[in-house]
Amino acid sequence: MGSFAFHRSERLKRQKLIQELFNRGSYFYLPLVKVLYLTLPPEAAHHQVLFSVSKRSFKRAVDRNRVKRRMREGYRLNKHHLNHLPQKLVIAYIYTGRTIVPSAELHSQVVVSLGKLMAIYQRPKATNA
RNA sequence: AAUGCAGCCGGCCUUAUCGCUUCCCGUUUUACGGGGGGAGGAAAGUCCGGGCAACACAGGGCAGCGUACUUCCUAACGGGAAGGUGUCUUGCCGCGUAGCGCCUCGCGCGAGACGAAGCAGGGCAACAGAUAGUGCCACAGAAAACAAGUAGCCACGCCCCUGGUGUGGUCAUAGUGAAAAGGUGGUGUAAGAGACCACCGCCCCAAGGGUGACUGCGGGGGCACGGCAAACCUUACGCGUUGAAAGGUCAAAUAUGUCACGCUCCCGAAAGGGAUCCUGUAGCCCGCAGGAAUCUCAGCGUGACGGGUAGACUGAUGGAUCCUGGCCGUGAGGCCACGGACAGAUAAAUGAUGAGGCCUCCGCGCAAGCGGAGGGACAGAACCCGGCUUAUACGGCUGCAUUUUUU
RNA sequence: GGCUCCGUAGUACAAUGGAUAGUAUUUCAGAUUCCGAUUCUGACGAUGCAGGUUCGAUUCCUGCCGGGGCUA
Repeated sequence: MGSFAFHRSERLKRQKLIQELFNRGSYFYLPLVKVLYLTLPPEAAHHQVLFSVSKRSFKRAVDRNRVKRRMREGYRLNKHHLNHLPQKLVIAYIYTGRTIVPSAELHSQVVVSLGKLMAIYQRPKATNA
């Protein structure tokens, strides 16, 4: 699989998993997005990601689709940062901005979030627990 | 040529890299390679109609909801086409007349303005019935719907006689009001009045024309019958309910159920009849059909073997289809032939980054052009179609009207 | 996706088609008090938007806009 590919199986679709992520997952905030994450069981093959934009922030479907596509593109081009992580994660990106921002800005946010995740999971286990 | 109104059409293009999705072929079933396809005119609002599906359904009446000029188109429609009628506006012709119009109280138009009618062009119309019935018409005003009789005017009588009062005539005059009971001009009269006359309007009958809405040659009537049905209502026609989260197939886990049939009382040997109550007929009644221990949940008996959540597949993309051409029709549209394959996602694909061109806007410039801005307007399929409504940068086309210029 | 209901002052509610849209509360000002609270007086403040029917619309009709509820 090419390193920039983003197959359907890498998307988060199962309702139970999503429920678990929103109930028990950890999260942190960046200026434009809220990021939720949870460790997958060890038999999982991929990370799984979900992108969401609230209908409250953007009334029109065109704008919501545009923001989601840009976030997904940012993850697709930068997901290699997570390649060396032994665990597999479920991640949800929830857009919290009120206006549409250029792609470059959104991509940099995704890079920051991935770096932060790496930092969290590479800490000693004592602090992680 | 410009502007305005009405209608119609298009609504960025080419290319590179990295990706997403679907179909086909190949390797080979891990995935990879090659090829084809991949948002709209509104995909939107969900306002109508239909397909499709499940459920329900003897039939009739009432209620409810919807529609409402005519004919046609259509699978159907509350949609569309053509026509009729009404109304608004512009222009023209004749007739009658001296003022007329407006929110600004000052302006505009004017001796043929303005008025009512006619003709022509364009726009608009939820456009059945007010002579089936009921109801409403505030304030103002004499009076608001079987006209009335306040003031005024006129005649006559009486009195305390520059005036008052009574009886009669009259609606021409009267602030008002959305609307005042045909209009304008004349004759006439004590004063007046369709009382009478001319023109116009209105009502009734009606030859002829038209599929029909409607039209109206001609004749009659002095003229009665205000408006509101997007008030109740009347008439005519139509409407079963629920929506793809419908419905169908497979099926972990969990639980042991699920479905069908039978079981009231009285009379009768039986067939059958009767009684009370309940259920269904998705509003009510009649009628029809079915049922019955008791109870809040039912239980018993007999027979059958699956039912079903998460999830997956299907429904689901070839259809009232699209392109081109021909024929028929005033038109909406219909018929025929040739050709094409043209989204199919499902926590939901159709994207991102560059390059070049095109377009629009802004700035500079006489111009050519130069620089900057604009993911270039509105907006993202969710079972599928036909419409309607709403949003829409910019560009193009057609018709009509006005103005200017040229011939 | 489908169905359904509702929009009136800042808030909660009224208003047969009829004159200047009413009541309570909030806010502001004044009075009362040594100062507050309470009370009294007064003021400001609204029919979601655009059309239509009507002489006249919060009300009737149509189209938009916004909000709520039900349905797996």
